[in-house]
Amino acid sequence: MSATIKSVAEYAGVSIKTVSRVINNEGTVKPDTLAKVQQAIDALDYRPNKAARDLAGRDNYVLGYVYDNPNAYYILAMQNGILKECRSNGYELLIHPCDATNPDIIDELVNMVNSARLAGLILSPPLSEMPDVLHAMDEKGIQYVRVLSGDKAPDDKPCVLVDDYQAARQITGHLLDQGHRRIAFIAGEKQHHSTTERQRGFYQALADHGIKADPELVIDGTYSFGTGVQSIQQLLALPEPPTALFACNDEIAAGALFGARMQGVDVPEALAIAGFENSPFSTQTFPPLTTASQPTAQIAQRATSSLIRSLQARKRKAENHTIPADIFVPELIVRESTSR
Amino acid sequence: MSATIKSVAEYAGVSIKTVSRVINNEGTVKPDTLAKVQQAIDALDYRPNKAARDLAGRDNYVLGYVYDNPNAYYILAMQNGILKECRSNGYELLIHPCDATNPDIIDELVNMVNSARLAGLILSPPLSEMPDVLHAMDEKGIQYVRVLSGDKAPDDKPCVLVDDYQAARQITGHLLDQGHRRIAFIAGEKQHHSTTERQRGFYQALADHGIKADPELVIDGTYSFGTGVQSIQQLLALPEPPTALFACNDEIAAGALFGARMQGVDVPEALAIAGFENSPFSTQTFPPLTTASQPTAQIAQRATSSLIRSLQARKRKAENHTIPADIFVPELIVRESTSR
DNA sequence: GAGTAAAATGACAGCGTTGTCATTATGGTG
DNA sequence: CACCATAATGACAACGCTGTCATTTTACTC
Repeated sequence: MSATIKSVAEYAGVSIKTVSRVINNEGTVKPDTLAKVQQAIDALDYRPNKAARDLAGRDNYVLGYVYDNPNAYYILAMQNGILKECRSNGYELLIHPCDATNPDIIDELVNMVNSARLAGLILSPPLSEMPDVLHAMDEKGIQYVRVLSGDKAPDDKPCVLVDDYQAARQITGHLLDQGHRRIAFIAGEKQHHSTTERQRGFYQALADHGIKADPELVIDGTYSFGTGVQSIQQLLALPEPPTALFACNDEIAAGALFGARMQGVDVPEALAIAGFENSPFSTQTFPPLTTASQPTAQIAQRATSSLIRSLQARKRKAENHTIPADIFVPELIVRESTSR
Repeated sequence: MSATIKSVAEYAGVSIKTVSRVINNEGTVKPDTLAKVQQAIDALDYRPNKAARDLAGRDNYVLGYVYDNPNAYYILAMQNGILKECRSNGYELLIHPCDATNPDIIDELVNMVNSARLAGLILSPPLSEMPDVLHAMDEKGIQYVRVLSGDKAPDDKPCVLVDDYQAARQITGHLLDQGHRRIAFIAGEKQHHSTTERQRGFYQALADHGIKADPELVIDGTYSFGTGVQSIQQLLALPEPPTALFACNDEIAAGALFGARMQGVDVPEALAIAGFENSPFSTQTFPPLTTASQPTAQIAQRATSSLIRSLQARKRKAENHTIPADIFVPELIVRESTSR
């Protein structure tokens, strides 16, 4: 059997409560007592029993990750990052796949949080961008951290920002630097802020170069291969087709690449294509895609760490403990699909 | 606050122990007592507190899913299936990504199972096929269920089989039916049984038609896009190149497709290509790939259900409660990449 | 060095459940 | 109908921890 708080206390010659104070970092333990206890913990390879902790304490050590996102790579990267941070802080993770378009989604989430007695929630897009969901969580007093697209935090709740705007501006800038002037844009779902932010960055980059975007070159779609195939056909049929394309993600870009090649349009000679996300996709096309890389696992880790710190702050009743939002700017990765 | 076993007992007019018996399906409760308790449970929307259960009982209600597999779609599908079954049985799931090539993998797993006090483990390839890992789990008395490639169970421990052999035979048969006689095969990692089983099926189908496989047409590789690209170049350079290809998975097939098109070889006219897995990949190539579809989520669900049943059987000390292995045969999906 | 406030530590109940064992109800027998 | 075996139920401790509050130790003051 594994060590319990009692055996650690005996070994260290203190009361169990003192051990409890040590493992909870309560900070009211004398340095040498602390050292003794730490030593006992190490010697006995003691790990707090989560069930007992959950039962006795008023808080739980379980976080939840709720997702609804068709992109398996993204989800898995998020999950791995969250898991890593959870492990190093003694938290557990409950995974909850769901369907954001389900009208009962809010009930479902509230129910889930209650029945699993979660300490906090990690929300990624699109859930992190649904005001109804956030509002319901606020109302129920459920703590959460959001990962979302933007360059400044919308409020003082913990969040991690991904600056899609800046990255999109860089990608478009790269296309402009290559001499392109007629640049097309294919958007993903408008409900995703990432779409609107990337589009904003696209427009801004054009404006930086004194170019007015041609509305014909901007197409709405979804984050799918099919959108890429269809949109590029439409674009290439234009009297004055674009010489470059910025697709809202790699999947669209891959579709566009395929569509272009099917029509005998050479990439990158006749048409440069850039994607976004640095998904495995982007290296498995011919030619490989220029894209922007977001360190998803790292983002997830940071988000989780913010949530945990905020949880602990609340536990210690520390008021005004606002955690500054982290901002990640996806990094431009230039590959052959945009080389001259 | 949510209902406890005590409030249910009071509401139903019985002792808490009787309620405990009901929620644990112990079967020694009179029908009308059971009905009363059930009604109380429903009325109060009672859900057992997992922490208390774990603490009081000798068993835990947490399963673990350990994975090491680069295929995000597969992992996520597995995970979703497991989760679904866990939820409907009141179990929780602990996710543990790991690296099967790590020499300390066994220590890592044993450690993980101990410190998380898991009830059982769900193992998918390649971990489910590593004798060392299985042996260590057996030694530690850790229950597990395996998902593995094969057509009969290697022992009487719970497992779910995926009959890659049969499916590969069907795919190859389909190619033969189209009149192909020179059919190439590109293998994945030999450590994965799925590779050897698929290869076995390939050979058998040829043998069924009285064809001897040409060793030149069989290439070893890994489950990757790159393998596909390289292998097809090698194959097409042969004095007598194949007219059809069966790739061990869709990723290889996609790579081969690309390689072929780059050399100006038309698919399916000059070369038919079939993959395996029915990954999103397979619909996003041009032309879409013929493949075999395995209902991964369903497989995972069945595996989880086997594990849970076996856990409960052991709890009731039911000897000889062997659960018959489920067998899934992936289904042939014919798309344009093999049409005449 | 006595007196006091603050810091450090400890004793003990209680969290919601299950396991053990005792008790009570039930049904079958002669 | 008394008697017994067995089925059904209940009382209560225990699981390993945290919260509350009491007690002890420390540090500082005059």
